[in-house]
Amino acid sequence: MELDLLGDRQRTHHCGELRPSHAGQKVFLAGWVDRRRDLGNLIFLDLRDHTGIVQVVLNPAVSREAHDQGEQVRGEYVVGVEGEVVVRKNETVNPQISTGEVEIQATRLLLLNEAKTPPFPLDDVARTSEEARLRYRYVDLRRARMQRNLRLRHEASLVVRQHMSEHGFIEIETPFLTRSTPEGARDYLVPSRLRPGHFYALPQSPQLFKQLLMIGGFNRYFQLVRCFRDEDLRADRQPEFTQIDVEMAFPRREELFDIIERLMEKLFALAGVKFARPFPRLTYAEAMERYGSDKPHTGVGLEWTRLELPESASGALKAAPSVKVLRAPEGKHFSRSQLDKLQDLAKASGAGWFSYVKTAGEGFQSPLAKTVGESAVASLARAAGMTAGEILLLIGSKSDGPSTINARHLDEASDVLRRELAGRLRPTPRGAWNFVWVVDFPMFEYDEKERRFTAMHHPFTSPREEDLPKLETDPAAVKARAYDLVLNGQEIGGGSIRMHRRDIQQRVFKALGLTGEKARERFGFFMDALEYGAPPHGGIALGWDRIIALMAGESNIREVIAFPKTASAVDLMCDAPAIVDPEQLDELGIQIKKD
RNA sequence: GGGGACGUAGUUCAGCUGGUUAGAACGCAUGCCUGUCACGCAUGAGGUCGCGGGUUCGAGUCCCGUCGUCCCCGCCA
Repeated sequence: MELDLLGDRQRTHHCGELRPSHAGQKVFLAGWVDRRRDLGNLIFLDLRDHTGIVQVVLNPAVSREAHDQGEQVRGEYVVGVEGEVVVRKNETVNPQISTGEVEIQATRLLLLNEAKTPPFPLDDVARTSEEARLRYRYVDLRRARMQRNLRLRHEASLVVRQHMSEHGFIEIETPFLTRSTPEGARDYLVPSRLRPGHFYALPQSPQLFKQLLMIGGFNRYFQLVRCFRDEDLRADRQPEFTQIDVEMAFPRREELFDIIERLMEKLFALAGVKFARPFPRLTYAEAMERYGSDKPHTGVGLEWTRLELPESASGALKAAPSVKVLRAPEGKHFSRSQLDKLQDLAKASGAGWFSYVKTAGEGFQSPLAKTVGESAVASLARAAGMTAGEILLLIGSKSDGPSTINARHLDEASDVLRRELAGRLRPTPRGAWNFVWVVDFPMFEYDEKERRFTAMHHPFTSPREEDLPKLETDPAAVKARAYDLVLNGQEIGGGSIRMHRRDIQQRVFKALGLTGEKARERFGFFMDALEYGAPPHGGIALGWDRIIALMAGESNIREVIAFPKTASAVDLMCDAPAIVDPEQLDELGIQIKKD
């Protein structure tokens, strides 16, 4: 097929912008053939570009040559169209597209490139396997959904830069080739050619650099930055992902929260979403007690409360006197088998026992009645404040074993049950945007496998000042000045006020089991920096891909990333990772182990 | 590392209890068609049933292994 050259021609308009007001204008358009309708002596082309679709008419009475060219054209061919904008007759208007009142009478059709038949349909309704979409991502990106999502992402990044700049934050780039640090996620490593046997690590986040920028006197920093973590993937986790990284000197937590809340307000306005500020605050302890989760979907309702069992009941049930109870509506819809399933879920996630009370007419019905009697059940139901039609779920912890672990399992069970109920009773409310700040996280959690404390947030998070004395005596009780931002049950950001004093940083390292020597080896440069006038500072990092996905109504962050990887961290399009030439390995002094 | 789902035409899928030549829709090709817009009509091409092994007279179907994709747990400060 003979192709035409674009030459010096320039588009006069884009497809999606043509309106009756353009009638009579001579235009030159270019784009892809979305569809061809060949009626024999009359051919219609739907011409598509990034702005939309416009209908082109190839009429031999207007141009025999253009019509002849049109016969060769197929879907996804790249063409240029010279012609005139004409208003369509009333009966031929297409109200489904924005340009439906006009069409282009083509005087010339340039064939700029041919195209193989696409590997899958490009219309937005057709479902296609993600595997095919990722393999031919460059084709998939032409689809309206990806065009829409990536444009939204661009608009959102403009909002971020504008907003942060208005609040005195400046964007500074930090290195991608840096050094591996212990703690946290597995690093992606990059071998050094100039120092064989040595490796750079790609940053899990620019944590230390942004703190060093504060020490460097920049006052306020932000960055839309790529981060890398070599861990197993999920729908909301990619091996490389983007954060809005934020840090400020002399921070007041409430000011930071306000800046971020206003940012969220502006961002979600792009998606036409409004919500109230300030966002509610919830301590970690409260969140665990009421929802069993440190990232609760607060919009669902369904909160757990504590109920003290009457002494007689506690004895008869051989249960802890304090149980968690949850009142759910529409109790009559819970069949015996569904309740059995809830019981299985509760037990599987570590609850010691599970029971329920249903309302039945004036009274109550419960398997507990057999053990403790009708009247005890009734008083229990009244104590929980049950009203007609509700069902009351009760869970208690195991009575043997370490009580802290049992308590954690009970929280876990309350989270699992609550999410199960939410899924059944109140599928995520549409149009509800439930932001919540979760604050006062524990500083450390105990790692059973490694038999030591690890930082719950990260090892640069400052403990609350009043907890400093407990660093050595009772690490488990130390609360951190850390916070998470949660939206509809998803963690979309987290941060903390950092340590700016070397002495405290050293005590925290010690609590983490990092000996002086090891700390010096890994973090020596940073410990030194703390000694040269480090100001109080703190910040936050927000999960950019997750935020865009929520704004775009996508449940998978791959839908808002141009070239994402699969769940096994493979790029299906370019087939990465891949084997490299032996010479390349040789230069790096690397030998692959055979097993 | 563990669990679950899936893998059949270019795409999305059907294919029952193992049985003759593996189907549908869309797409694609060819022809006809001057007002279509998911154009229509007619004809046609298109299959390593992911891959390897096994059971069987016979495997898309059953078994074992393996690869790939998706979801979840562990993991991800």
